[in-house]
Amino acid sequence: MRAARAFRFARAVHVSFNLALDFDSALRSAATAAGFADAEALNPEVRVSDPRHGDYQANGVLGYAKARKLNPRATAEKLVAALPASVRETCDVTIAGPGFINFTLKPATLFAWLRAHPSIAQLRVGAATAKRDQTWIVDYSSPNTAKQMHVGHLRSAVIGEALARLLAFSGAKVVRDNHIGDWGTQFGKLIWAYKRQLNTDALSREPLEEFERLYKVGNSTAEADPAVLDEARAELVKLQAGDPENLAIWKKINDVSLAAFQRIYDQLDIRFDVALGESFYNDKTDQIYRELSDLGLAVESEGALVVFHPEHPRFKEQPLIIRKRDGAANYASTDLATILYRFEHFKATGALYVVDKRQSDHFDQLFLTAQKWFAASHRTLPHLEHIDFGTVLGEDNKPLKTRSGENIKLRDLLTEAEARALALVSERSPDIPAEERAEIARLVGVASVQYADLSQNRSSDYLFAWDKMISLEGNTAAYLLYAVARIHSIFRKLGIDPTAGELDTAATPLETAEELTLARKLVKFSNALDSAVTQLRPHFLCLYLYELAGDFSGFYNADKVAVEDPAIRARRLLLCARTLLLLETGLNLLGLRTLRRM
RNA sequence: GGAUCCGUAGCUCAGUUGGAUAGAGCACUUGGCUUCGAACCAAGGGGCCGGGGGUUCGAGUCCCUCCGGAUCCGCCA
Repeated sequence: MRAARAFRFARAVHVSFNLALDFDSALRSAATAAGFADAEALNPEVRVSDPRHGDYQANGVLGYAKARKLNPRATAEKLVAALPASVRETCDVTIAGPGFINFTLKPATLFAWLRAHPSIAQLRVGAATAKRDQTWIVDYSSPNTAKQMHVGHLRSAVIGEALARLLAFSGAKVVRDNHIGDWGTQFGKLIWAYKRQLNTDALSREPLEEFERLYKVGNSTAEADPAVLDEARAELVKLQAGDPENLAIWKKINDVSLAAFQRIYDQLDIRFDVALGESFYNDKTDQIYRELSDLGLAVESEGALVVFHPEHPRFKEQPLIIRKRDGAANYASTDLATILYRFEHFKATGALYVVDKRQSDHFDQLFLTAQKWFAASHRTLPHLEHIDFGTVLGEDNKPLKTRSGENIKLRDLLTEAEARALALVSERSPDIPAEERAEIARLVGVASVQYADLSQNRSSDYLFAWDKMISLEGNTAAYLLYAVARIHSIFRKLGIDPTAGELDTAATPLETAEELTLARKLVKFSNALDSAVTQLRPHFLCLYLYELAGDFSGFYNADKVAVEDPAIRARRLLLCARTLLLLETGLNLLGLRTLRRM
């Protein structure tokens, strides 16, 4: 009887995807209802709270009262007294300390949230308001052709992919752009060597290694022989003038490179919408020189065309070089052309440049220049942001290299991750058939690499340690994937489909401490997503998923799911199903694949 | 020389426009599998948040200064 009443109540309560937003608007309207003089100035500052204090807390009253020389505690009391009745139905509200307002969700509210979000479709509806009607370009990976991707390329690819997925889930139209370096000065020497020294066997076997070898041949030969250097320069001039033969070689090098890159992207589950490299903007730089010169932004200096920023402490003397002394374009030229193209062609709200933080000077100069350029030409500048990230370091605290000092190839790194994962799977799950073990290892190996990268604040340098990465413990991919596999296992044993909507019909309200702790964590998915998206830092979502998996493990250990009592069993299955949904959704948003058995 | 970022437990790291007693993991100690996957869980010790000064109801967070580290600074990207 009690259970039935609670069930009806839960159904009647309206719950939003993001409960913090409900409390925010409730407090704002309470400020008006309470007759605050400048009620609209109150920013409630609702955030997820330490569980000791409740589920959410509002800190904004403190600042509001301080600015007006009011007693913060009394202000909070007035505000709480004026809260809409609906808030009282969903949670307990208390005032603590100098004027913190604490919200503790009632079990029925938790239950209602779980019922209201049975599938990814409902999560998407809730999440997709944040970036609705916006178009974002995510510029990431961006390797140079004719070279292999090395460990330095990992972070851009992994972080960029996660951000692209997070923005898309938040309702934005996302254009994933691989801004490949396909137009460098290296092509002169490369083409020179390609015409003379190409090993076709090697080309078909290991094309990138062959290109790298050819470049080295071209480079060393040109260094030794000035005549060769002139020939190589001539090859570059011919290419840039559109010589059919050189253009064909250039195209072949790029096509083969992209196909090789794609094998890495497949492993990482990355798919670009466009790959508009530097060559694409080759014919679009003259307009840049012209416009910036006409506007007086660009001036000649030491033979080059450059932009100074006189008001800036550093860029008044450190120019942005947009055309080299020899008349050729560089990456500043193409980057400016790229901004214009993204503005005109994609009508972009903004563009995110997922690039090493060592290039922050370049982007500061670039964005400052674009800002003045767009303002002077009466255009609206999209939001441009450099998504910087730190260097991958080895255990010696220096940039990660092989023992012989070479860059570690990304392909080798992923292969090694897979091998280590296979050793682990074979040790822990010897009963799984070898073929499936290999499949699991492929997934776990790559996921571990991705997750290790994403789980740390991207701006910090990142210490690469195999043992930490492939480890099963702590904040690692394997720990999260294990939780996913274990939940699948429960449903498999019981012969129930976790996505079936009828799980909760017999459920009674949550009771045990572990059930409630888990449910309280589940409803905060939206807040973790929000942190990750607004700050463009995936590690907030990683941390949440890790804590969620931890709360699930605690629940799993304390409360048996497959019990006789149908009501208890139903509500625990509901918790399992939602934990599974959020873990899988969250991991997929980070770019990871999940599995059912490991 | 100029500039940017960083310094939190033995190690690796979180700490969201300044908020409540600074949090995790690893390592260490102890306990838990005849019961849904122990690749798990529970409990414990461990901190002048680099030093000093300032701003205020409140500072790991903001300002100043010193010490230590990383990175960038004209035609590579």
